Amino acid sequence: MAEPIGAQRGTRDILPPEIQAWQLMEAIARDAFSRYDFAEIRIPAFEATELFARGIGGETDIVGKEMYTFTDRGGRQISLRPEGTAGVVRAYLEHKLYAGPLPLKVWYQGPMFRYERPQKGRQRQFHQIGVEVFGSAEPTADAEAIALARDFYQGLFEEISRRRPGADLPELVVQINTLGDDRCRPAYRVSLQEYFRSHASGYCEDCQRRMETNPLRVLDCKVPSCEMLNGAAPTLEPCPDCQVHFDAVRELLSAAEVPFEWNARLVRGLDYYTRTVFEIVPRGASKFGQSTVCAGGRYDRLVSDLGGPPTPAFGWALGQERVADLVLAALDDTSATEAGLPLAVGPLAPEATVQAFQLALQLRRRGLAVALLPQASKPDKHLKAAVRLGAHYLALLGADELARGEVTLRDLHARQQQSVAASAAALSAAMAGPQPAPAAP
RNA sequence: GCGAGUGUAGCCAAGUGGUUAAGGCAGAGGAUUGUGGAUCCUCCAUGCGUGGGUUCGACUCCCAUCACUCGCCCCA
Repeated sequence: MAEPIGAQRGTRDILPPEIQAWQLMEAIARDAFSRYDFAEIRIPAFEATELFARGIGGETDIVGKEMYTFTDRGGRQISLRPEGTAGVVRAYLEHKLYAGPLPLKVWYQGPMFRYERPQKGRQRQFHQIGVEVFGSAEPTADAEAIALARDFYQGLFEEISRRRPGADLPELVVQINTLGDDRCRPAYRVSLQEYFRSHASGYCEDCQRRMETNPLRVLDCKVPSCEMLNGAAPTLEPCPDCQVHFDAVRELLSAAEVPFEWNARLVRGLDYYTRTVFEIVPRGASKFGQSTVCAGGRYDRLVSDLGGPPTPAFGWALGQERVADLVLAALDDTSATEAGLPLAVGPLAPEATVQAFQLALQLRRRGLAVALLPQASKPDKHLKAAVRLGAHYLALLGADELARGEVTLRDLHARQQQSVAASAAALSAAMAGPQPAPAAP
């Protein structure tokens, strides 16, 4: 026998019991998007490597060492997308969507790829849901998008609680910060670097490297000694415009009743962010593990950096695996399925299989969900099977029934059964308002 | 890329140098000629991730390798 081939490292199959968590989150996300007037966009899973290098930043780890990059048969440099924003911006420019009504608000969902060591909350192929807003520099765009993310989680958690009262759900915290813009960030970078260099010996090795390559990231270090030094690090002095913008975003969030915390040390790993950045994290879990459950911010330079007209923009993304973990933990892994199967149909004798098959299909064509027990078997086997499938009714079709042109319709909940004419219409009617007869011996 | 842990059946596992690799769950068949998750009986690893080595003898000790898990880096 040939060796079976397993899934590739960092990839996984999402099997039927788990998929309900995904369908739930996607349904609730779609609902939130439509209420916030975001349209779906679908873009390719691979792009020119150059797009990501220019968009995300050539110095970032994502581009430097985590991309799935290859040369295709035509000699093109191709990369599997490590995130969604660059591709959406590319589509925005390619189809000249900036010529249409602005702001343009879109959302996407799909697989992303990063060559990393897999661990909790991180896969090589993972899935994101994200949004982008193009063409609005207004603080309302920031606040609207953040409120959307929070409403999504609010709605998701409400639905989980409805399905499983008392479900164990984490408290989610919105953290926001401003990174300034071209006018105020360079000076901040310099003053940060000066501070770090003068305290360099107290920082961990990674931070000593980061303070030269990406000083803002030092603020995000979780090493206790670094955190202590960071407490005294200079904070951004926003230019007047950035200050006004940040104040307005916070005011709007308050007006929207979105609780948030200002975290002056919050930074992001991608180069393109300006002004507002935010993260949603479960309270108490932010110190360890991959717990961030939504992150994004404003990127006012990216569109022009990628060759488009100057276009302010805002976006975020959430990792679906991380959300699915939350959902499944809250539902406690029990497949808390909604409304089970209405009917199973099973032949009791080989000569009844065609009729049973036909009946099942006729009922399905009438709009009923029906499980067909494929092989003729004894009643007790069918009963067991039907119960296991979660069926409400079981229609049994054997030699006796065949002779009379009837089926035995058993109500598995009431443990009662009756004879019904062997037609889809009669069965539907009997299930809609059955007149139960006493159970057979 | 670095560090740690774990690999025995579909799942959970006992076994820590000695003969035939416990047990439970799930599954299959039967007791039961057409009526429910019960009970009882039977079946279900020529093999302990893979490849070497040590030994009279290896699931057990050693080395390598692979996979998974967790952490670091980084990120959703």
